[in-house]
Amino acid sequence: MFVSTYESAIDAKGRVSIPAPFRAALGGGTRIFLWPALDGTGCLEGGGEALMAMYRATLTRLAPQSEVRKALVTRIIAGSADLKMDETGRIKLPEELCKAADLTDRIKFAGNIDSFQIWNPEKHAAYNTAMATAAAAPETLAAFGRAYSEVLHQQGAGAYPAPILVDGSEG
Amino acid sequence: MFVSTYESAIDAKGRVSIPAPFRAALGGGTRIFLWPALDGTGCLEGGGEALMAMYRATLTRLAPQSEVRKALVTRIIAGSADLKMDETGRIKLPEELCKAADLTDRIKFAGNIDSFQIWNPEKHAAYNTAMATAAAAPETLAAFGRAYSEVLHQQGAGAYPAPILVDGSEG
DNA sequence: TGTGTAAATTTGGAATATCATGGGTAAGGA
DNA sequence: TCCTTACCCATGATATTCCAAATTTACACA
Repeated sequence: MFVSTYESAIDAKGRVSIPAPFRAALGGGTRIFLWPALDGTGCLEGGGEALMAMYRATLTRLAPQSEVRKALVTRIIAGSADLKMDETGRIKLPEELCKAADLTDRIKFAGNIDSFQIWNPEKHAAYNTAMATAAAAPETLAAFGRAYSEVLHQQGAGAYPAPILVDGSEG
Repeated sequence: MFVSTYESAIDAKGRVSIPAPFRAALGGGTRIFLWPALDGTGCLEGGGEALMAMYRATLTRLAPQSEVRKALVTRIIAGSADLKMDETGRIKLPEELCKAADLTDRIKFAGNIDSFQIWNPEKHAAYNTAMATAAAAPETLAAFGRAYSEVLHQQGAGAYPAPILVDGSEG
């Protein structure tokens, strides 16, 4: 799992060190896929062969020739760079992707569970601030609580009660 | 798997270098099949022997003499060029296919999972733009998220809960 | 708790290999 | 004979690998 955030530098040749904990999360593989995030946040999304295998399985589940599938295949499959880490854990960021995500000298690697993101540091700071506000909203916390209760119930297999939450605001 | 997009040039003899990563995806085979894409986007679709074997199996599953089968056999089997890569990984694009896809001096190879596409660069740029817009649509992202959750559930074999997504917008 | 040592990681640069492309030559068909 | 095709080699550009220094991190010991 890709967790935490790390900063790294782009050298004169466009090379970047993948943070060691992320290399571990790649499970020893040296192949890395990178593409501009679908949601238009302006960052890059990336992962290893395991993630791409999951995406392949996901995309081939969508109806062939459907607009949705074609759009996603174009963005994720055709739109991704197929990179290989060198011995010291570096990749060369393609010029095109650097331009797409506005990456120049320093970048941020942000964990995203099964994938990771690559950010321009300033954009990442702004995104972080926005997300912090959103996370603090009562609806967000409530949704998290509901989902957590469901998982707890499912995994506990009876050890925990069903998620009929008692609303603290009542009574 | 055919991933990423590469640009290549058509030389004076009508030859084109297959990008090295695509040659790897062909699994060492030197035979390449090429035909105009069925969906009318104006690009060529291609693959190696593995893809053609899959298509053969698929087409022979369809009722013989059915209009559907005849149409597909005509387009994919009769309509495809059967090419052989030379020692340096090049093929000669047939005149007919170049005309069909409007290919002149430079072309784009776009990965398409089990096959690849060959595009006129300008047409590819336009297609890319359209697909980027479609991919960013909330319905598309939602469809992808649902499909991904299903794959996650299936592959996780119980480690993950069933994909009954909790809508964060509720409550 | 502080310090020294060892290990791992990041960084810079040079050597090497691979790849895309151009051109030449001979064989085969029209 | 002329044209196309298949096969061969050459080369510049690019990417990859290798080596080594600098920095950070982890660990043991005082």
